[in-house]
Amino acid sequence: MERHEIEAFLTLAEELSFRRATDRLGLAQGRVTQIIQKLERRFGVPLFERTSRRVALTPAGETLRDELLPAYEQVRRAVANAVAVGRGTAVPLQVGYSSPMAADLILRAADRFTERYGGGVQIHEVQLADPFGPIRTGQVQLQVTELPVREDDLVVGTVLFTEERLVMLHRDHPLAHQESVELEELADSTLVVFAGDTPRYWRELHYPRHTPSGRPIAHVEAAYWQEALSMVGAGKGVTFACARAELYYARPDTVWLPFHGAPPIDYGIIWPRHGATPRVKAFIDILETYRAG
Amino acid sequence: MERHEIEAFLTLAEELSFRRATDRLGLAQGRVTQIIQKLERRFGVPLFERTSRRVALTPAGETLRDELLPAYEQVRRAVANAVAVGRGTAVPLQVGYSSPMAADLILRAADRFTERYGGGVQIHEVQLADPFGPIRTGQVQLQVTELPVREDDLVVGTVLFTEERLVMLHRDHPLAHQESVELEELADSTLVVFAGDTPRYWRELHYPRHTPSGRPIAHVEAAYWQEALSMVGAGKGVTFACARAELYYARPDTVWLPFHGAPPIDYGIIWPRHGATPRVKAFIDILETYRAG
DNA sequence: TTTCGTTACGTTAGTCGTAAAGATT
DNA sequence: AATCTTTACGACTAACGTAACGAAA
Repeated sequence: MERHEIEAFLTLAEELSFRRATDRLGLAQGRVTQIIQKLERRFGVPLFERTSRRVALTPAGETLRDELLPAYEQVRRAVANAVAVGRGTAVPLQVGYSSPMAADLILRAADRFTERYGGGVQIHEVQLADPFGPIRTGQVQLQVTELPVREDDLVVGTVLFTEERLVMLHRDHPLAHQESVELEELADSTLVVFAGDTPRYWRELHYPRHTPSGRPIAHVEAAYWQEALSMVGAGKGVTFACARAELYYARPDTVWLPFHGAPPIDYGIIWPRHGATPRVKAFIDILETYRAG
Repeated sequence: MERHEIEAFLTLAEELSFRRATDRLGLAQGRVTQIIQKLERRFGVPLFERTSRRVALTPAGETLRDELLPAYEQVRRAVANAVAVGRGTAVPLQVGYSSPMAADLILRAADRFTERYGGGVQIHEVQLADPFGPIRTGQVQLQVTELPVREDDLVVGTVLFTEERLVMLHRDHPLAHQESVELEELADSTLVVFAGDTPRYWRELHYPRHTPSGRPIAHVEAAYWQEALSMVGAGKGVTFACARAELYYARPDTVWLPFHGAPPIDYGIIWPRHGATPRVKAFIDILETYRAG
C-alpha cells in the first residue's frame, strides 16, 4: 500500500463518508472513490459496503483499519524521532529507580543510549511509598525497581541484578553481637514492616510471617521508611533492607548484619503495557547487556 | 515517507551498499542514491555516512531503521490479514486453556471474534504438568490459565474470573463428615502437592506450608494430576482443586468439601511478550468484555 | 432539488531508466 | 583499471483535478 492509499483508507474508515474524507484530505471530488476502488481491485476484497446514503466497513476493512492504524502511526513517529535525533532535539528518556545501585546501572547505560539515540536520559528517584505512581502517570517511561511486580498494566522484564538482604537491629538487641542472623532466629523478635502503598504480594514476600520451622514472627507496621528506621532505633523491632542501605541509613544506635534464610531481592525493569516504544525498548536492551558488568 | 522510500531506505540500511540495494530492489543504477538524497533533503538530516568505499548509518539513520522496520512489517501483515479475512482464508486463532470453565468463556468469545475477524478459533487443553510449553512453542497464541504467572517472556492480562477452591478428602478422613474445611484444620493432614513442571511461586501460593497460626502442613509430591487423585483415593493425603474439578474428577472413595481460609484461584489471559498481534489483542478485548457475563 | 457516490477525461508531478562523470583503492 | 557513488536528462506511469452523471432522500 502506498502512503496516499493508507491515508485515504484510514480517513474514510474514520469518517465513513467519501465527501468528508476527501475534504479532510484536501483532494478533488471522486479521488477517494478512485483510490479505494483501486485498492479493492488489487486486493480482490471489498473494504467498504456502500450505498449512496451509507458507508460501512466490511470485516476485511475492519481488520485492515485495526492493524493499519497503529502501524501507520509508528511510521510517523519513527520519522519524527529520527529527525529529532539528527537535529539533537530528541526529548530525554525519563527513567525511575528505587535503589542507589539501580541508579549506577542506569547512568552507565544512559551514556551508551545517548551516544546511539541522542536526547539523553533523566533519572528520577521513586519512593517506595508509591512505587508505581510515577510510571503510571507517565512521569517516567520505565523504572528499575524491586521485584516481584505483578500489576496488570505493567510489564516486567528480566532480573537485572540481585541484592543480598541485611537485617537492621538495635545495638542492644540480643542478636546484635552475632556475625550474621538466620531467619529462624527472628522467631521471638518483632519485625518492623514498611507498609506504605506497596502491594500486598510485595510485603508478603519481603516480610515473612513465619520462620522456616513455622514459628510466628510478630509484625508492626511503619507507614514511611524513615519511621521504620526510627522504630528500630527505639528498640521496637528489627527490619530488613538491601545491602546498600547500610551506606545510606547508618545510625549510631543500630547495627546491620548479614541475613540468611530469606532469598535476596531481585531488581528488574518495568514499563507500562502499552509504553514499549522503540526508544524504551532500546534502553531496555542496553540495560540488559550491562546486567553482567 | 512513501512506500518506495521506505523500501529503499530499509534495504540500503541492511545491505550498506548502494549497488547491492539497487540490485535487490530491481531498480536502475543511481535510483537509490536519488531516493536517499531526497529523503535527507526533506528531513534536513543525514541518514547515511558514505565515502565511495563505505556506507554507514548515522545515529538518526539507526533510529529510523530500528523504528521503521517493525512498522513496515506490520503494514504488510495488516494487508495480508485483511485479504485473508475477506477471502475467508484467515488461519484460526489457537487458544489454550487449563480449566473447563475457561473453555466455556473462550468459546463464547470465539463466536463474536469469528463474526468480526473471521478465521475461527481453535481451543487446546493445556496440561498443568507443562503449563507454558504450548504458548512458548507457538502452538497456542494466547492462553487462559491459573494465576499468578510470573515469566519474563509472558505478559499477564487482567483477571477474567475467580474460582473457589475445594478440598478433596478420602471418605474416611476425620474431616470428611464436615460441611466445610478451614485451612487451620489441615495442620495434622498431609497435602498432596501436584508438582509437575509448575513454577515454584505457583506451588508456594497454591499449597501453603503453614496454617494461619503457623502450624506446619506436611507435603507429599505427585508428578501428575491423576497420581494426585490416586493418592487421595488411597488415603495418603488431601489435595485442593478449583470448584469445577468436582464435576470432572469424582471418585467413589473421595469427597469434595468447600474450603475456607485460602484465597480463591484467579484466572487470567497470558500471551508471549512479542506475540501481541492485532488479532490476539482483539481476542483479548473480547474476552475481557465477556468477563462479567 | 439537494446530497452523495461514481465515472470520464485531460493535466501534471515525480518516479523510473539510460548514460556518463567523479572518487577511491 | 576496476568498482562504487553521484549527477544529468528524457520518458512514461499514475496521482491528481475538473466536470458531468446516476441514485436516493
